Amino acid sequence: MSEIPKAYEPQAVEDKWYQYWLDHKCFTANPRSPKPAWSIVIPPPNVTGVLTLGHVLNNTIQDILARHARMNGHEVLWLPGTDHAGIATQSVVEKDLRKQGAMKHREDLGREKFLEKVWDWKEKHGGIIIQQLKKLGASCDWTRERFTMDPEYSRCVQQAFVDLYNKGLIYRGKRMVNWDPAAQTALSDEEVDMIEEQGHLWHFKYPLLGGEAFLVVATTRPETMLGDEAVAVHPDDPRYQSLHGKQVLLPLRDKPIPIIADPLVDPKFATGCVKVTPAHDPADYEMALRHHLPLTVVIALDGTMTEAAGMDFAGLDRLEARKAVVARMESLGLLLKVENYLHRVGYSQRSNVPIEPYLSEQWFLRYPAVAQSTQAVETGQIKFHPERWSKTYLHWMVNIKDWCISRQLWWGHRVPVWRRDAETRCQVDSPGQGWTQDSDVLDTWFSSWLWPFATMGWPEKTDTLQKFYPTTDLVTGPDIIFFWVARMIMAGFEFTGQPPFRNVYFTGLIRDKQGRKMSKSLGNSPDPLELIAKYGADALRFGVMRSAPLGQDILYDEQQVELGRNFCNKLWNACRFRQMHPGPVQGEIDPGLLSNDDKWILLRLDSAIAEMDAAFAHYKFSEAAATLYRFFWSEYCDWYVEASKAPLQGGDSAHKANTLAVIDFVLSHTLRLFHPFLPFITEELWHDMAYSQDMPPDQGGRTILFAPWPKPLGEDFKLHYGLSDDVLRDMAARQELVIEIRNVRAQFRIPANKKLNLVFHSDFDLPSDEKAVIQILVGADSIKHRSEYQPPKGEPVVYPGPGGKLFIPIAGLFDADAEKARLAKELLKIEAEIEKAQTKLANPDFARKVPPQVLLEHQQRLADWQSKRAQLQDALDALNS
RNA sequence: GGGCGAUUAGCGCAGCGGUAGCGCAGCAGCUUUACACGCUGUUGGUCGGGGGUUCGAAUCCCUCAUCGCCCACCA
Repeated sequence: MSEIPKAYEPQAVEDKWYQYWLDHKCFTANPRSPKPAWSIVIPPPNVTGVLTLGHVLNNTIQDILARHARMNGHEVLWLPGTDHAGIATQSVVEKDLRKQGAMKHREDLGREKFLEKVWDWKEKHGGIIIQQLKKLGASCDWTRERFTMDPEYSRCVQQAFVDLYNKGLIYRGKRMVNWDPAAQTALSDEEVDMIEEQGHLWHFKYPLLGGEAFLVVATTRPETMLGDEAVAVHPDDPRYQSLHGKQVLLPLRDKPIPIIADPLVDPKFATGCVKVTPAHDPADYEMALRHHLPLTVVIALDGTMTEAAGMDFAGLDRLEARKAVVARMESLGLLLKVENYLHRVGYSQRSNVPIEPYLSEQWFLRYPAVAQSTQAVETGQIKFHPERWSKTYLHWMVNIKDWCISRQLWWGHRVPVWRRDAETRCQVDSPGQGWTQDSDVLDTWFSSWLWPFATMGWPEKTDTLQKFYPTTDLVTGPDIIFFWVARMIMAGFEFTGQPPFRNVYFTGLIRDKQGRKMSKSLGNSPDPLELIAKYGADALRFGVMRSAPLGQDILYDEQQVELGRNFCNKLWNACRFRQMHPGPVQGEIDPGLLSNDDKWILLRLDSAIAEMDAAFAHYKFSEAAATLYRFFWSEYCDWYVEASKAPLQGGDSAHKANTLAVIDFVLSHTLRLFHPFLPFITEELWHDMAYSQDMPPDQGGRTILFAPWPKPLGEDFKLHYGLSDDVLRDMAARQELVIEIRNVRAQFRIPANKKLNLVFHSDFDLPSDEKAVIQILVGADSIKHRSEYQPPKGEPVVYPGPGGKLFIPIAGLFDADAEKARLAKELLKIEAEIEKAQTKLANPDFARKVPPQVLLEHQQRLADWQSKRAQLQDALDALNS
């Protein structure tokens, strides 16, 4: 039993317990359980993804919530799964196949063959992240693992499409969309990042038709001029009024194009003349519609120039074409000037190339249940944590625009629309022979937005759905508030009539020590699995949680994980300390035998429990972690364990047993408080310490997972065990005394191994158990009581309370001057405090306006400082006399 | 251009109306029989600047500055 290793070795423990939990089906949710339900769905990671620190943060929080709920007597469902991640996965596989030489373009393989390859790839590389989540300790119900391309899930997606189509919310339209020339698909607005970059503003001369004069237009994209169909000016711009309806000759194309007047033009920008390229700019497209201009497509889907751009440019990449156009214009003397110009360019989030506005036919969704979804967050039916994200959400909801849901990809859910000749049908299954299906697939998010209920068997009214939907919480990053959170809310209301979740916890972003985003290209993203191997999963969890305050980004530092490991080790050794003392486990606590130290630690435990509950209520996990750290390390280990050595080493057997009972009481509560954060080590110790033995099998007997979450001790308990605030006050005074003596030790360089023999000068003696504790805490062999004592001049003295002096005889080791200096320095500090307190109290308004409680506090504080000053002055006087 | 956040000890952060705190680092000492992944003591701060409200402000209000995110069709 006492054979526990000196340092905690997580590797030996973690896999064992995870397997144990799985074997005993601890994470499997029972929809027929009488317990109240608590549920959460995992934000499905990409099937092909690997675990990042972001996942660690996100999933640790979910696990903490789930484990906390379990201990609180809930039937918990944490539903895991993965996302097919359309573009991301398809491009990874394409790259892989090209590298192998299996194809140049996916067309070489054809749709069916290519999809086979993707599935192969998914079988081979998919699900790594699931294994990694298990290493982290995630208590997911793996029997319910889902994938967004599971056959049942796919049916849900298509069913949802058909439903919205039939309601008239999904339509096909020809629009300017964001085109990704690398992935060669349309994207939604949300998939485009506006990146600020240093570009140029080229000023070109367009000659007026039939004259020497010319107009100057400014552009950031010279290559598009090949498709210009007009030059626009503001209708009221006095400079150009006479030119309305005239024409310019488009250089390089030698094509006359009209000068149009349109209010969209800002006369104050550049020359007030804008070249209009209807096919390649959304604003220009709008103007073209108003002025019935033709659309000349000069950039093809793959980003190269078309024949319509002219034979000199056709086939060039758009960026090469830009250079070529500028060079040609310059050689023609039509380049007036080039300015540096800071502007924002839309980039595809996926391919990281500039997107091309492109007119094409796509499927669009007019969002359902918008009003209801907006209201749900406004009224608090769905709560955001931190609350401020609701503002971002509401702003987007108010300005919501139709969603382009079709993608020109192969990996994804096929649009359930069928055509035969001129006929079109929207339904899940093929209408029969001769019908061909729409070739587009749906945006990945069009499947993820159904995640909370599609994973539970919707549209069937399954047991799981009825018990666990709506879910309780959602934990995700604010970067997908539009992509996912908002859309899930709308889907929830539209398809189930209920909000998909009650609370949304938004995590921060994980950054490196320099505040940079974690990214593969920067190489600043550590591998969580390596960290787990090095420090243990619990250490990683604790380190990350300690530094992850609600709503703030997290600066990751490996030191935090190290700290987590050290903390686990501390916990380990504190339990080892208990193990080294033989005695019955969890004995009765006898109120009559409790020392002040015992009472104090019970009160501190009580506070810690209350603080944990408050932290959980507000989703403040870093505060919970800080509470655990402070309580266990600074209070239990630093003070209580040290003090307990007095009765354990020198007390009678009754006191010894009682002390062990208190230790067991505190530790058995502490392990439970720790469990959501440190699942593995707490389970190991729960069994090692045999705290499981007295519990019913399904409430902590078999595993700490179901041990009841500690409740505040309560008034009855405090009364019965004599836990009062006096104890806190007395203990604070004693701790101060101990620190003072240790301070003297340090001041005079008395090594810790040199035992002191203290002299208590007073007309009464201290209780012997109190003396024993003080001796242990300061490293003294004895405290002798003397009613008469003549100390050598300058012998250090401290004051253990009214009417007594505690001398620290260290003959030959101290000198009076040093002691004088020490006291003088101390006195200075106290004088400053007294000064502060007196100024405050001297203010006539203070006494008049302040609450009586606060007034009393200040007066008491002043009195304390003053008596301390008297003591110090006394000691100084003795030195000087 | 709009919105949101941050600014507290060398570094990373808590505190959000009543004595400025934690961790790391620093300094000094310690193989004290749970733990050197440890113990003890200790040095660092007019809480970004300026105004205001208040008996009292790191904490509430205004303003400025710096940094960072998000949203927005000025080419």
